[in-house]
Amino acid sequence: MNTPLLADTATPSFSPLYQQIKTLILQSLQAGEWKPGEPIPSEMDLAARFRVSQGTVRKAIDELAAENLVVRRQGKGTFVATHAEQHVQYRFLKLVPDSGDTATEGPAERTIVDCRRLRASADVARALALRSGDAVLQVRRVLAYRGVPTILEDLWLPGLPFKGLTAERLRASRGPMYAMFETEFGVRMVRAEEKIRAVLPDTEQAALLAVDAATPLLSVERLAHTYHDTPMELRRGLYRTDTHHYRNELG
Amino acid sequence: MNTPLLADTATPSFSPLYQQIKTLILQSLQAGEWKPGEPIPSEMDLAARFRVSQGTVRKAIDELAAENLVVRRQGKGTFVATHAEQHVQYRFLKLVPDSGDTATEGPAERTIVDCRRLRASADVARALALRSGDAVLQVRRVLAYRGVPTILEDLWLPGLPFKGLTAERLRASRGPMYAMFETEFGVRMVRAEEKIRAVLPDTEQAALLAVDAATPLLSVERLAHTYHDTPMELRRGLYRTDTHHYRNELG
DNA sequence: CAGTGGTCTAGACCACTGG
DNA sequence: CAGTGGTCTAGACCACTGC
Repeated sequence: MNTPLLADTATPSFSPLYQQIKTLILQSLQAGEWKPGEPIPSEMDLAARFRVSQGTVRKAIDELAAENLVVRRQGKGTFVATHAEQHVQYRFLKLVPDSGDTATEGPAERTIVDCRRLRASADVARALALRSGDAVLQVRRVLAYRGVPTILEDLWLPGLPFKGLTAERLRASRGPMYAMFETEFGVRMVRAEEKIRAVLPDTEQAALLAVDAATPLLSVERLAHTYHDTPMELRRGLYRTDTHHYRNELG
Repeated sequence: MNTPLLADTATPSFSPLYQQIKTLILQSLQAGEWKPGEPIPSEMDLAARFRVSQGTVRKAIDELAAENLVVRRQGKGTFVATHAEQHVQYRFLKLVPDSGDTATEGPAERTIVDCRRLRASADVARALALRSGDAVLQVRRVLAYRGVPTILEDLWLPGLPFKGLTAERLRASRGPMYAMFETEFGVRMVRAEEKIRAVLPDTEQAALLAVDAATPLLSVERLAHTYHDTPMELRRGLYRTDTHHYRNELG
């Protein structure tokens, strides 16, 4: 029963069974066989489908759950993870108020400053694995807490997957931007990496954040990926850190 | 066989067997029954000792490995994790050169600027769970790469566990500071959390980092814990981010 | 109640390490 | 070769959810 299930594909031929199962489930997720928020088949069903024991499916799903691609709920089932209906509003945003009291602060007030189509610069093209000159969407927005502008974000999206995205639709959408990307464009952000620096704002940035040009700000450059490590969004945030800080856990 | 093993302790009485096993192993780690770098007993041995199946021990160790408390090596055994002999030199340091080429950069040149005993300020006492006025050690050092001072660190340690630590011993030790804490003081740092801000240096800090007072720097305030979430070190780093950046992965 | 994920077991075999 | 962790199975039972 240990003959590779994927012998006919380009898979490196020999890996544990549960890894192969994991890959198969991942392909179904990626292909949209089950939509975000929906349940995937039960462990027994999957075991039957792949002709392996429940324990093997279990280990595959364990890893997917550890990578936040899937959420287990005892007694109910296993569900495709989603950026919506997730108790943590912004899963990738690590900026928290100094008080630590993220509850009383309330949701961020969002303002779309700009949204335009343009051709990718060399930098943006490289980050998003496009060719220089390909169409990209550029968005600039401000997030404010209790009326205080705190975050200025510039973000770049590849033009093709996000065809039809406009400032109107951004303004119209409720909830996290990544949730809208899922429902409207079928793009699910799965993983991201950030490069953080301390910088000074230019005059326009300073004005949008209501600080003077000598105020040091956190520059957070994020590259977000969808399945298969495909880069899908480049985002550069400027964070005010006089009332908030970037919180990180080291294991 | 599902009667709680820890019925006579203050444990909340009902948790899965493997959680109880995990707790027991953790207690042995904490008590120093096996030292950092040494192997713990084999899964079979532990299964026999605790009168459970190998699979149950396995799940317990899996979690300890996921928390980096222990390292599995196939064919050899399971070893107590250590900050020394770990291919990653500084496990908690997330600052990397912009080139990404951490290899060619070489090890940091370390300079102990200051090391003194004093009484804990209110802030330090709160962070380290001491009483205000208790003895603490304060250390200031600079890390340079290729001769360029890049990191200025102030750190505070509780006086009792680190009795006998002096500038001499700091200067004499090779390798990561956390490795020396293990071998010399039996204190193993297990977990940490960081609060990151953008700040401007005061004149002394600017001088030590060879930058002018208008250069924005990354302020990284780290609280490091040993077993049982006991805070053991407060560290405040000032990072130059003109040639390096703080790198973070978001899952 | 049936169906789900969660725990536990016992035993078989594989893959890797070192003497 | 014996000993270690790693995989896989089959089956039992538990804990939680919802009808």
